[in-house]
Amino acid sequence: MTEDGKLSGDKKNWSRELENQIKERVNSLSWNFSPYSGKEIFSLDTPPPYTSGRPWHLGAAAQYSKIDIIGRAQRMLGREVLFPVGMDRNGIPVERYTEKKYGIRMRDTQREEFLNLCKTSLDELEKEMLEILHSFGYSGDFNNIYRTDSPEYRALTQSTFIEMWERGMITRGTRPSNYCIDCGTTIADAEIEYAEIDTKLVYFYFKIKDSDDRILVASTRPELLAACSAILVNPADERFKDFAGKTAITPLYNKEVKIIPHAYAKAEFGSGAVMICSYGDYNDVQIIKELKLEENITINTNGRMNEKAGEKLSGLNVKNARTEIIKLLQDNDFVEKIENIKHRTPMCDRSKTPIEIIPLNEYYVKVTEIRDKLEELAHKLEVTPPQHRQILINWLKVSSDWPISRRRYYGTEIPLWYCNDCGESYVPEKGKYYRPWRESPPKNAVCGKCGGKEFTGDDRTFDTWMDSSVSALYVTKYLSDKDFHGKTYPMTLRPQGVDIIRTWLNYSILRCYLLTGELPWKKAWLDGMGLDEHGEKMSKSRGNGVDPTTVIEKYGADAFRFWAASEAMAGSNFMFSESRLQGSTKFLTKLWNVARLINQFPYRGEEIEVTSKSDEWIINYTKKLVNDCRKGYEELNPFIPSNKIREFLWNVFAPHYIELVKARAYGEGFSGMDKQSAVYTLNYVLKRLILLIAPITPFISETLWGELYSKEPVHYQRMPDECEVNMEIIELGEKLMEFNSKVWAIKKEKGLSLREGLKLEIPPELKVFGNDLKSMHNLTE
RNA sequence: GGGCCCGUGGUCUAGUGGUUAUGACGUCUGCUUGACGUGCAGAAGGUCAAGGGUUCGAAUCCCUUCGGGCCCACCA
Repeated sequence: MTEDGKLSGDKKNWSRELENQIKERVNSLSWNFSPYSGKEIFSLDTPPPYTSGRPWHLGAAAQYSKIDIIGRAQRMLGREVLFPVGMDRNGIPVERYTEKKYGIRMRDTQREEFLNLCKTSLDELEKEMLEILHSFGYSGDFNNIYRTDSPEYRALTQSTFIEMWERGMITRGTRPSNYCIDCGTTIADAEIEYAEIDTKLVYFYFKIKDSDDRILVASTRPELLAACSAILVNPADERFKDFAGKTAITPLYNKEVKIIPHAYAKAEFGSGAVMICSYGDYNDVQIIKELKLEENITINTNGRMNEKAGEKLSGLNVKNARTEIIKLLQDNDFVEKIENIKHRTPMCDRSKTPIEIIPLNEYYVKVTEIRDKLEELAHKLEVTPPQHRQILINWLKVSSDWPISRRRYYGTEIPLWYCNDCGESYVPEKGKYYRPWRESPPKNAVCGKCGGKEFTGDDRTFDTWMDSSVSALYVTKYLSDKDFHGKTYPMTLRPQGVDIIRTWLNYSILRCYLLTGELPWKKAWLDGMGLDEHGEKMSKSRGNGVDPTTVIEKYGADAFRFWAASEAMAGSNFMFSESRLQGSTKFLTKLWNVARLINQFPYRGEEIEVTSKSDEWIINYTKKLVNDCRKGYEELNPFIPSNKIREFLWNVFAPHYIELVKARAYGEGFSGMDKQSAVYTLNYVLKRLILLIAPITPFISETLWGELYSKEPVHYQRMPDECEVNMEIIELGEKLMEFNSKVWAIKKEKGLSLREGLKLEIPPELKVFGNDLKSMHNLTE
């Protein structure tokens, strides 16, 4: 019981003020992880949030809340929990943020200076990010925050690259690459998204060499005409059978190209004849490779047409070049017609601009040759919910080698130098952080091929997924502590959203498998996405992202967390709704008031045998609740405990049991033994309720626990043990509740207040609850 | 075109073979009831997308259709 007999100043409801009073205490609890405690280890490879200035929307905060519930529950289930907090700080988003913030352009700024500005931005953004995490009571290990741009982390990224290099898992080559003009770098397939864009399909004629005939070609990329190396027609297409094998002359450029029969050309699309250019799309890449056609690149990496595109187009950007060439073709009577179509265009997911396919020399992780193995691993990994496994499998089936070099500044540097004499790569030793764009290679570096001693550093960085894909290795001290790593790897769980399956999940499996020969974790927990009130995916570009900070400030962290837990099954998409969030504040107030009542009847004694059937009933019901909640927590599904607890508290415990024993608890007309039994039982139930709900709503739980039961934090307690349940009495309890409803309905019908007396026979089977029932309804028989 | 998921009262959501289908929000009616009006009690509202099949019995299993979402492929 509280000192003055009143719960927190006798406030009638759980509020933001009460939450703020306890916040500091709960957030400052520490969790020291030791792999040597002897307890079963439960480790989480949680997503290091991207500190990029991308506002964190509510869906992300809800997801992290659920992850935190999983972590807290595992502690209370008696596991040794490794729950690291990381900050993902590399890559393009922060560079863009910095450019915007300071009104500068990365490539016009001195690299060192630009990096410093990025760092300043990151430190500010990280501070905000940490505040948000604290605002909803995230309980990861804030004493050991890891940052993917720290020298230690980057040393790991580089070391693992070197290791892969030495083992022949990296390849280098000039391949047609997804090139984002806006970002000025190659990007991976996984970083591409598609958009339906209005495009003109231009039908225009090529002359046939030594003939008056013409062949009609349809293209959405006429500006690539100078890069055209062939025209394909379907072998079965009657319209073109006379043209097959002949040579056509490109309009305007007057270049000779072969007309080749090939199944890729579909008679029903466009004019039936397609021009192959380097490179309009992925099909061009395939066809040019297959037919060994000439490559003729007309777009520079700055996004402008080069001199090969001809005088009229040279220097124009792609969009203007397209307009210009259409005009030229029209002026010279080559155009038959122009159709407006929707075209699915590959876009860079960072800059939202169309990508170009340009051959560039890049480094790749060899994926293609181990694809089958990856698929096997994907089947071996436990996935919850299991249906999401398919997203990974689908992606693995089509994924190809992963380009990992980026022509950017703020990222982990590629740790390579090149011999000035012969160009051979110089690979340094593992374990250190290297910055080849500004540092000389290690002393005494000698070219392994020609013996040269002069080197030039690579000035590129890695794809940021090269960093984040080894988070499981970093937090288990792969390089720094063999013993620790041995105890903690593979980790227990990778919790993340379905949106980054093809990147983070996929690349983590790939990288960790290549390095350790094992999956990085036993299980992956794949959560759905946050949707707005209309069921649309929240995103920055749609402008419908809800700011979690204002919501949490308004309703409180516990209400927010309870909402996140109870809104949808883990793995399903969840829709944000303010009214439903209000519903969870109501629930917390209900819990608060139940505790306020029970606080009047403190119980500090030993366990006792209860004297009443009502007490026996609710104790068994509580045991069943304990079992259900434990199961839900073990299944990593906060939806189950949150809803089970809400239903029990609101629909069983408060309206039926509490009403049943009120008189007995106040001690009117009952023996001291009976009173004690009621008081004991009320506390038995409440104590367990607080323990069960503590992972979900840490603040109200700690407040109640601290004021009612113990100064030792609830979060350091164990969950109640699983127990045997007497199901017979629970079934009898169902009849009891039905009877209560019946009495209430009769009184309502007769216009009686609930306290007024009523003459009614108690059914024989319910006679065991006799005295409680009589006092509850004021019954006379 | 291929794969996966989903379709339950106005809205959202449980329920994967067994009596009158769960809960929340909303709606309506009544209520100072020894904690809670952010409450209490009661009520209305569902052919469990449609059709067929399996079964003694189907929201639940199977098939078909329709509708929605996601992923992949194709898109000159």
